[in-house]
Amino acid sequence: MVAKASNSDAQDTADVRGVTAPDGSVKARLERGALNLFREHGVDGVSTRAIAEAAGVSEGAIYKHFKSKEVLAQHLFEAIHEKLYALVEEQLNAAESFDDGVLRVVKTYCKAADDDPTLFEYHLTHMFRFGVRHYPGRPDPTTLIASRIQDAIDNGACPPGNPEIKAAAALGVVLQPAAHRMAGRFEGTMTDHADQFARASLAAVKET
Amino acid sequence: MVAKASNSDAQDTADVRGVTAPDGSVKARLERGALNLFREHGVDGVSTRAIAEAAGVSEGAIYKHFKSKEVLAQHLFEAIHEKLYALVEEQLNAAESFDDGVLRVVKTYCKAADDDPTLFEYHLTHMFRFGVRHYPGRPDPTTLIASRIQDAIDNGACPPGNPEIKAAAALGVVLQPAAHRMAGRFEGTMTDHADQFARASLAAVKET
DNA sequence: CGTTAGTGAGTGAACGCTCACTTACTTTCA
DNA sequence: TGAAAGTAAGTGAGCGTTCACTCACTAACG
Repeated sequence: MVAKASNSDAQDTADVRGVTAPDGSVKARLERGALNLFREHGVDGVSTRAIAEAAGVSEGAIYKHFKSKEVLAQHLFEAIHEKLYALVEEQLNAAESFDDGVLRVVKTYCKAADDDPTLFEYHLTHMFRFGVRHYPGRPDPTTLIASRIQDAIDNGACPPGNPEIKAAAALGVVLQPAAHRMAGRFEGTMTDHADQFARASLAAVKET
Repeated sequence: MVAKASNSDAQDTADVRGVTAPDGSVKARLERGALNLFREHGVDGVSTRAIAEAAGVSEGAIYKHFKSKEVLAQHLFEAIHEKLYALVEEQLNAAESFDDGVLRVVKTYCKAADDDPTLFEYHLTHMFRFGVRHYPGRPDPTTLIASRIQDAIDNGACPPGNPEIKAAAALGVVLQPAAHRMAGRFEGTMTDHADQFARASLAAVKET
């Protein structure tokens, strides 16, 4: 899951790898085409004809790769969801302290938003459609973050409180600005402000 | 726009008044029925036949009150949007200091979420569909908050920085937990945690 | 020659919306 | 005062359109 980084020309698109099929394949073109359309018009605002056209294939080709339009949309959401989980887990394991963990997770979200804005925006705007249900065993970044906050509370690295609320508040500090940036409310990349967000996130975790 | 409050039995539902038509009317039943369905299934997941059935009227009745299903959905979103704007403005004007203003706004959002969860959830989940475009003159709570943050920066009550980012981070501290609560990630009302959110929001504003 | 990927016309269902009509109430005026 | 005319709300069958999805077919390939 971690970027190989041995290939010299695989630098800035590292986060996208593993989320979509190999470039150029019909499946990858369907995924990218659908993603672009879903992001702009929402899943329900996009027809299978439009997806096929965007991918440069016939409508029937969709059904050689995905059982339904809904499954395609879910697959795209799950892909970014699981990728984020893996990235967050990697950074949390590499963290030297609780505060360092918060900084790393915030930077991870900022980088993900900057690296593939379309993918991130789709994830953000469709959280309520696909992300609401959380059941045990599902790789959910928020649950992971909450459990690490619980550990920090036990260790005394974080003041006591409801870890789910702390996790939500900390994430909100990053995700709401990400949404506002997508709406054109401010300029610059998310990473430009990562340190601010990290400080604010940390404060939010400790105050809630 | 502000509640008249002369009527003694208009206490805890005050926030809802003015958002929908008078109770019992066909228009009010259409708005409530549509709102409940839109919240649960999304605007595109609800048919005009279903709305009519929920309101206990015929399908044609919808079009005596609203030009289209889309207009009905927009109307519902705008109603809560403008109501929130009015409430936020009222609290900001009553605030004795910048810190007090943050506390009041956070409490306002918490109360709105608690008083009419359906309305608030619809607002939250459809922000990306209706709330993305912000143009001058539109009553937008976020823009109002950002402008007050700018004032505070000018007065020295708040450290310098981009007010749009500060506003987004502060709102995120409240809205993300609100979304997580709706997803069933924690118990209790939003107001139960309003003081925590206020402290965290204030910290987020000052750290970004 | 069997398998797999891709085609695209076709299908039934569901959709948003319309419209001729009924009903209930208000206004007009001899 | 009371019949006639006008108005607005509500009805529900039905319209044209679009939709997701299917399937008989072809092309490419080992």
